[in-house]
Amino acid sequence: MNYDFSKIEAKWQKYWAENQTFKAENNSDKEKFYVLDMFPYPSGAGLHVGHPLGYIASDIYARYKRHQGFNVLHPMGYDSFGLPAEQYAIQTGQHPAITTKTNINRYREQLDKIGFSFDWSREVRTSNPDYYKWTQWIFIQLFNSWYNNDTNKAEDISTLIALFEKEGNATVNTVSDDDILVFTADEWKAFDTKKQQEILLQYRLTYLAETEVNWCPALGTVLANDEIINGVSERGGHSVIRKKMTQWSMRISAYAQRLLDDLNTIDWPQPLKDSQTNWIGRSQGASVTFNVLASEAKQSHQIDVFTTRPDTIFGVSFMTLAPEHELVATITTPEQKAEVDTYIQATAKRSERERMADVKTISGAFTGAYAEHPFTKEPIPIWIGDYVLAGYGTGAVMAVPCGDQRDYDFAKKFDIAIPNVFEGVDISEEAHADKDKTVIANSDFLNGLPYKKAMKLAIYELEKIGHGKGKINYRLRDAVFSRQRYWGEPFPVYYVDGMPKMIDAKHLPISLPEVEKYLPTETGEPPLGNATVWAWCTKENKVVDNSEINNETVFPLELNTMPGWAGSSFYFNRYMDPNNTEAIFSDDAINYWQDVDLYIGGSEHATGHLLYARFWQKFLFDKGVVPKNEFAKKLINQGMITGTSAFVYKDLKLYFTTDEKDKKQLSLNQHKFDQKWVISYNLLSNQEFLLKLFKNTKPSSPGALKLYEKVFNGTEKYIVKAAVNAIHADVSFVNASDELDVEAFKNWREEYKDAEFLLEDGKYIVGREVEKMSKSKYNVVSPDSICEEYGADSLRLYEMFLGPLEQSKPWNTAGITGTHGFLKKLWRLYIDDNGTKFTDAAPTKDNLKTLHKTIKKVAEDIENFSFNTSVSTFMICVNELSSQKCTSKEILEALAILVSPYAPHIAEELWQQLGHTTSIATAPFPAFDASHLVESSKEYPISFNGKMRFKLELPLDLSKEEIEATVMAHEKTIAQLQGREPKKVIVVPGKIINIVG
RNA sequence: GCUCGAGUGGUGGAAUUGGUAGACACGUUGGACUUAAAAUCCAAUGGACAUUAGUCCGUAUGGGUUCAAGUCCCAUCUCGAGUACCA
Repeated sequence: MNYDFSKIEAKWQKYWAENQTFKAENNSDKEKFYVLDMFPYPSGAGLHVGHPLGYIASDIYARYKRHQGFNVLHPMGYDSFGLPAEQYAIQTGQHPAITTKTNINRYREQLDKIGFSFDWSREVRTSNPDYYKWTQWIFIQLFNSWYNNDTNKAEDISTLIALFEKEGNATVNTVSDDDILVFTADEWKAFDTKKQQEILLQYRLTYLAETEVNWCPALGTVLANDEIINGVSERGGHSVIRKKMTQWSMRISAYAQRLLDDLNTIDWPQPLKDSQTNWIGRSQGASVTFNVLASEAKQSHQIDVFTTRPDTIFGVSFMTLAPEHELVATITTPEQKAEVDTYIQATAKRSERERMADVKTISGAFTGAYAEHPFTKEPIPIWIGDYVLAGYGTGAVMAVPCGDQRDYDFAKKFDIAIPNVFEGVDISEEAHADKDKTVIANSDFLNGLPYKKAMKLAIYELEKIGHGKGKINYRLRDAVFSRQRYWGEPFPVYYVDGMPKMIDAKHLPISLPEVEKYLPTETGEPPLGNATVWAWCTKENKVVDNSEINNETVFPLELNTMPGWAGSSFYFNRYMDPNNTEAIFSDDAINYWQDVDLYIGGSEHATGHLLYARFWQKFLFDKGVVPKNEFAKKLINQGMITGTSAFVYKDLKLYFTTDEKDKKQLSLNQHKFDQKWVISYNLLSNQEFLLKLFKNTKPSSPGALKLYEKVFNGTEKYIVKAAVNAIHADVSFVNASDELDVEAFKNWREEYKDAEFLLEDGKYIVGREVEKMSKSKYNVVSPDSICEEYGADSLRLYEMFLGPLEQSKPWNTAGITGTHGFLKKLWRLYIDDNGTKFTDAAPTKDNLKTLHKTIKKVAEDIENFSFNTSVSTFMICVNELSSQKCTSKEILEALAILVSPYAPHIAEELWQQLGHTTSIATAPFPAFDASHLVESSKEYPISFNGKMRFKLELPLDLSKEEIEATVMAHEKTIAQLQGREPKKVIVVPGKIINIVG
C-alpha cells in the first residue's frame, strides 16, 4: 500500500470536521491553553504559501499542547471590514458584504486544505452585526468613562460629575483636552446641559473634537499616524495633507505610561517592544513659561515650551514657534508682518512629505517680538521655523543653540548668538548634545553642576518663581477614530442640537444602512450621507427614514464609521464565547480562558493593532470586564516568506574591453544583435560562447564591422561582456534544476513565439533572485497547488523546514521533495506493498535510543519554537529506524504521536492502522526516559593545538589521568607529535582532548 | 542620522552552556534498477594541493582574549527591518 496523501488528507479533514475533534470546551477540568493567530483580512487574491507560515507554527503548538493534556483554544476568524472591499464596491457597485463573503469562502477552502486544528464553531467576522454589536458596546463604555490619574484607571463619567458638583474641576487629576476652562462647583451647576456636555466631552475616553487630521484626498478619508508610511498612505501610497475636521478620537494618551510600563510584564519580541516604546516616545523634562514682552499697544502673552534640558536654560538665545502656532499672528510686529506671512504661506504649501524629505534646508522668519528670560530677564527674540512641529509638545521651543544641533544650525543661518553654557566644551563647529559628563557653566546658580543636578535645581527654581515645572511628555497622540468610509462599524451615536448622544446599549447593534453609492455625497459628507434610512427615533428606539427627522424625537445619526483597528482590538476575548448574545462573553468563559498564552502574527502590526488592542484591554480591565491587564502573555512574529523569482534574458548586447576594470571602454564598443535571442543564464558570462556568437553573426553596420575586425584581427586581447534585459518568467515553468520549460514559456508569452533560445547543454537555465512574493513578479505559489501535488503534510513540514520561524526566508518549491520524500519513508516504516509491517517485537536498545533522543529534541524544539530543527530530527529518526529495520509497534506508536503536530493527516492514518479507533489528537505525548541515552563510551575528538586530528573511542568512566595516559600512548598521537614534548594536555571528560605544543 | 537584527558550502539552513564547523535537506556528479522515463535505492559532494597517507586554507573583514572562538571582546564593512526635525 502506497502513501496516498490525497486520499488520507481528505479522509481525516472530513473526520475532524464531522467529529468536531478540535472543539474547545469552556467548562473543563483540564488546564487551559489559548493559542491565537492574527486573523486575516480576506483579500481577493487568496492565500499564497507565505500566509500560512504562522498558522502552521501555531497549529503545531496547539496540537502539541493537546497531546500534553491541555484544553486548547485555537480559533480563527476574519478581520472583514476594510478598504479593498470598499474600493472594489466603488468600482463595480458590488456590495462589499458580497465580495467579503466570497473572499472568506475562498480563504476557508484554502485553510481547510492545510489541516489546521481550528475550532471553527468559534469563528468571528468583524463585519457581522452580531460581532460589531460589541465593538459598538465598547465604544459606548469608552464614551461613558474618564481617566482618573489619582486612582490611575478609567472610571465612570458619573464619578467625574460628582467631583464637579462638589468642587469644580480645578483639583481634578486627569488626562483631558488641553484648553480646559476652570470652573467651580457652583459654576458647573449653573451651566446648561449643553455646556455641561461640551465640558464632559473634553474628559471622555472617546471624544468628539476638532482636530488636525491626516486627510488623504485620494482615499477620501482621514488616516491614523500608523497608517501613514513616509508621508503617504500605507494603502495605495497616496499623498496626505493636514486638515482640521471634527472627529471622534480615542484618549489613548491617558494610557501612555501604563502601555510603556507593562511592556516589561509580557514576553514579546524585543524589536516589537522597542518600536512601541519609540512610538509612545516618553521624554522627561520641564515645561517652561516665557512672558512675551508687551509692546505698548498689546496685552501681555505667555509662551509655554517643553524642554528636556532645563539645565541649559541660560543658554537660550531665541525662541522658535511652529508657523501654525496660535500666537504667531498676535505677537508679530507690523514691520515683520509681511515677512512672516510670506513664510507661513510658503510652508503651508509644502506637503508633509516635502518637509520630511527636505530636512537640510533651514528656514524661518523673525516675528519682531521678544520674550523675557525667566531668570535673567533679558529679551529673547521670537522666531518661527518649520523645524518646530505644531503637533508635538506645545509647538514652541526654547532654542539652546549650544546644546541642540537644530537650534545651532538655525542660529548660524540667521546669525543669532550662541552662548556656551558648558564647561570646557568647544562649540565652534557644532552643538554639544551630550548629556553625560557635562558640567554647566555661565549659568548663574547652575554653575559647576553636572547635568542631572542642574536639571533638578533648574526645575526647582522655575517652580519657585512660577515659571515652570517638571513634566513628562509623550509623543503618542490620541488616536483618530472616525473614517469617512462605508465599509466599517457604524457609531451608535445620534446628534441632538449638535451634541453626540449614545444609543442605549440594549438597542445594539446599529446595523450598517444600505446606500446607493459608496462614494462621498455631493456636499462632501461621508458615504453614509447617501443612506435614506439613517435617523434615530428615540420613541421607538430604532433606525427610521431620514424624512422623519424633526430634531425632537427623531435625530440624525453619525455619518462616519469606525477604523479598521476597532474590531481587531478585542476579538481575542470574544473568541472565548463568540455566540453569546447577552454579553460580550460570559463570566465563566473569561474567567476560565483569561488571556492568550501564545499569539503569533506579523511584526507590521507593532504600532497599530498591538498598541490599540493593549489599550482596549487595559480599559476593559479597569472596568472589571476582563481579568488581565495584558491580553497576550507571549507573542511571536513570524518572518516573511519571500519568492524566488525566475528570469530570462533578452536583447543581448556585447561590450568589449581590454581590461576587466576599465569601465570607460565598456560604454564604447558595443554591439547589439538584431536577432530575437533569449540567452540562458550561464552563457552570459561564457567568453567562448559569446565570442563565437559574435563571430558567427558577422555584423553589417560599419561601426560594428570595425569592432569585429578589432576583436578578431587585432593584436589586443578583448574581454567580452554581455548586457541584457531581464524579464520575469512564471516560476511554475521552472523545475528544480532552474531549467525553463521553453514551450510553456512561449505559449505564455506570445511575443517570444519565434524567438531563438540560446541553450546550454540543451537546456534553458533561468536566473534566480529573491523578491517579495507578488503577482507582478510571477513568483507567487499558492498552497492549494502544493497540497494537490505533494499534500498538506508535506507543505506543513516544508514551511517549518525552511528555517527559523522569526526569520524571513525565500520560498523555493524545488526543496519540497525533501519533506515529501521523508513522509514516504516514514510511511514505509509502517506499511509496504505487503501491508502493515509493525510487530509486537520488543524494541532493541538502538530503537529506544533513537526514539528517546527524538522525544527529547522534539519536545525541546517545540518549547523553543524551533520547528525547523525538529523536522531534521524526524528525518534522522526515520533514517535510523529504517536502517535498524525497526518494526516494533511500541516505537512506531510513539513516533506517530511525535510527528502528529507537524504532519497530522499521516499520523492519524498510521495511528488507525496501528489499531486505534479514536483520533491521535489527544493521545498523550511520549514520556522521555533518559536512561536509554546513557552511554558507556564516547568517541573523543583528539585535537592538537585546537585542531581535531583523529577520533578515539574511550570508556566514559575513565579518570582524567587515565584518558591522558591512553591518548598519549596512542600511535597516532606519537605520529602527530613527531618527538615533540607537549606543553600541556587539556582533558575535558565527555567532551574533548586538546594537546598543546 | 538614530534604534534593532543579521552576515556560515552552489542553495535553505544546523552547531542549545566557548569544545569534532557545515547536521538535515535541495541541487550537482557517478552508479544500480528500467526498452525508456518517472519513482526508488547506493555512493561522492566547503576550497586548494596530494596516487595514497595526508597537508594547508576556511563561518563578512581586521585585531584581541583563550589550551580551544561561528559562538566572547574591540574596530570596520555589507545587507535587512523599524523610525525619522519629538525640542
